[in-house]
Formats: sequence, C-alpha cells, structure tokens
Amino acid sequence: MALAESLCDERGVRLTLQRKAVLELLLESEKPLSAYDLLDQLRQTLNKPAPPTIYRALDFLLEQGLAHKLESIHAYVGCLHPEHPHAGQFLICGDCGEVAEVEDKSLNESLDNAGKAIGFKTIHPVVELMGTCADCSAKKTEQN
Amino acid sequence: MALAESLCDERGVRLTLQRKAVLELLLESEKPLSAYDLLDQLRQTLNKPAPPTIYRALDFLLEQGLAHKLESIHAYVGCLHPEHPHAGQFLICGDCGEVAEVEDKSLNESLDNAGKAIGFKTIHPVVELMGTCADCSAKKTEQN
DNA sequence: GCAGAAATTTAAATGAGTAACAGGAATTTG
DNA sequence: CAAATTCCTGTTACTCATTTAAATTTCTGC
Repeated sequence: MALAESLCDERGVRLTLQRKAVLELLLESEKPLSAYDLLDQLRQTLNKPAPPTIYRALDFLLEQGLAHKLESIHAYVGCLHPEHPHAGQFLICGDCGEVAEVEDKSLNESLDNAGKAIGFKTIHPVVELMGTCADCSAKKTEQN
Repeated sequence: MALAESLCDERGVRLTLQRKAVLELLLESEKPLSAYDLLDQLRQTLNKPAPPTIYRALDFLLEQGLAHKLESIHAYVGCLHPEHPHAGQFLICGDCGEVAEVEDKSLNESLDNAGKAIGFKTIHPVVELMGTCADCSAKKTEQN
C-alpha cells in the first residue's frame, strides 16, 4: 500500500481517496472482488458511489498495474508486486474462490512464441487456469 | 458442419434446429459473435428467440466442444476441429477483431506445470492473447 | 484567486447472463 | 398404441456488468 503511494508519486499520477479505498479493499480481501462487491462495501464508508466511480477507480488501478482483472470470473484482485510491469498467470480455484498469481518463466516464453509463427504481436496475454487448489483437493479426497 | 452432425449422432445427442442455426452462424462468421449478435441475426430467420434460447444453444455447443467462448471479449467462435477434446489458445486481434485458434504443444506443457508446484489441479485453462495480427501490423507500418 | 484540467456525481441506457415456470416434442416402457 | 419420462423450447422478468453523457466539483499551476 505504501509502495502504491510512492509509485504513484513517482509517476506523477494521483492516488485519490476512492482509488485508494478500492485498492485497500482489493488488497485486504484474499479473494477477488467483483465491481458490485466493491460498490456494496464502499457504500458504507464513502458517500454513496455509483458504478462509474468504481469502474473509473478500477481502470486507473489497472493502468498503473496496481490491480488485475480476472476476465473469466468478472472480478478484480490487487497486485502484490506492482513495481515492475509484468504478465502474470492466475490459478483460480472453483471451489473456494481463492486465486494465486504466479509468473512462470518458461510459460511466458511459450506464450511469446505461440503467436510468432503467424506474425501475431501479443500486447496483453490473458492466462487464467480454472481448477482446484491444493487445499480443496485435499478436502475432497478426505471425504471419500 | 457435416462433421458436427455425425459427432452428435455418435454421441447420442441432438443437434436441433436452433443449435444448428447458432453453430452455422458461428462457423460462417470469420469473427467471433457475441450472444446478442446471434440474437439479432436469428431474429430474422427463427421465430423471435429470447436470450435463454441462445444461451442454451451455446451451452450445448460448448459442452460438445463444437464452439469456444472467448472470455476476454464476451464472444463465441465455432471450433474447427471438434473431433477430439482439446485446450486451445486464442490470438485475438484488437484492430480487426479476427481470432486465430492455435494449439501449442510446449505451451500446453508449461501450462500443466505452472500449477503443479503448488498442487493446483487445472481443469479448464483460459489462454487468450490480445494483440495485433500480421495483416494489421503490416497496415500500420505502411501508414508511417 | 482564477483559469483550465482532472476527477467525481448523477441519471440513465445497453450488454451479458440467469431463474422460474409453463408448454411441446421425442423416446422409452408397458 | 398409450402413458410416463425426459429432454428441449418459449416467455417473462430479473440481476449483474459495463458504458455513455452531461452537470458539477476538486485540484493544480500560474
């Protein structure tokens, strides 16, 4: 969080109240939050935000690399290491809803190569693996 | 299309009128179609379908591996080789909107491995690369 | 303090997807 | 063939997600 502030300072962009509020919620929550989750939670603290407020804040955070959007579940997570731009991968557990962000070197290389054969220039890769996390796998085998 | 029919026959599932209509539209269109695009187009031929009709047909096609959903743009494409289940990757051009489906061996391996380190079991990988296709890249450099 | 830019609020519309329930066609089973 | 079951379709209405447009406020540099 302090890191986020100093980053914005360096870049000369403003981390305003609602932007900070949204980022805080995302970082505190272990699970990804949808835009409407954020809306509901912020209704209690800030002065009655409407959808555009949230979406603008989210757009800002995404641009600055402070948050990520998970396309396959329409939800957002805070980024844990926003200091360098990066293309992460997300492991999304369908049972408990938790998400792990990883950055696999060889996977990134493969991604780069995948398009090259046909001259495709990748700008933003979306890699989201839907499945079951270690904890939930263990719970399942226990039950049987 | 004939392939789709014989596949459904083998599996003992029914490729009904509206399912076939949706699949035809997807296969004919070079670009992905959103559920509402399909809705508009089918309004002219079929008898006034409502959203659930489309979504049910799409669900069926997805289950049978006859179509794919592109999560990052909320659109659907017909699958070109539905005979074996597979985990494809999609290259989506942000300029012209065209989509190429590829299946990269080493990429698939990397995907498998990415989760293993932390015991994550991948069920359905979503890999969509947003970028610029060869044609559109060429057009851009021409202009400058 | 003031002009201009950036950010926010408000209201309203569109796009995406789902729930619930009633009605029909098709296939099985007696 | 008729009854029972299942699967597919139609309709209405709703929720969630996202964007547009316009009016207003807040901030920053001069």
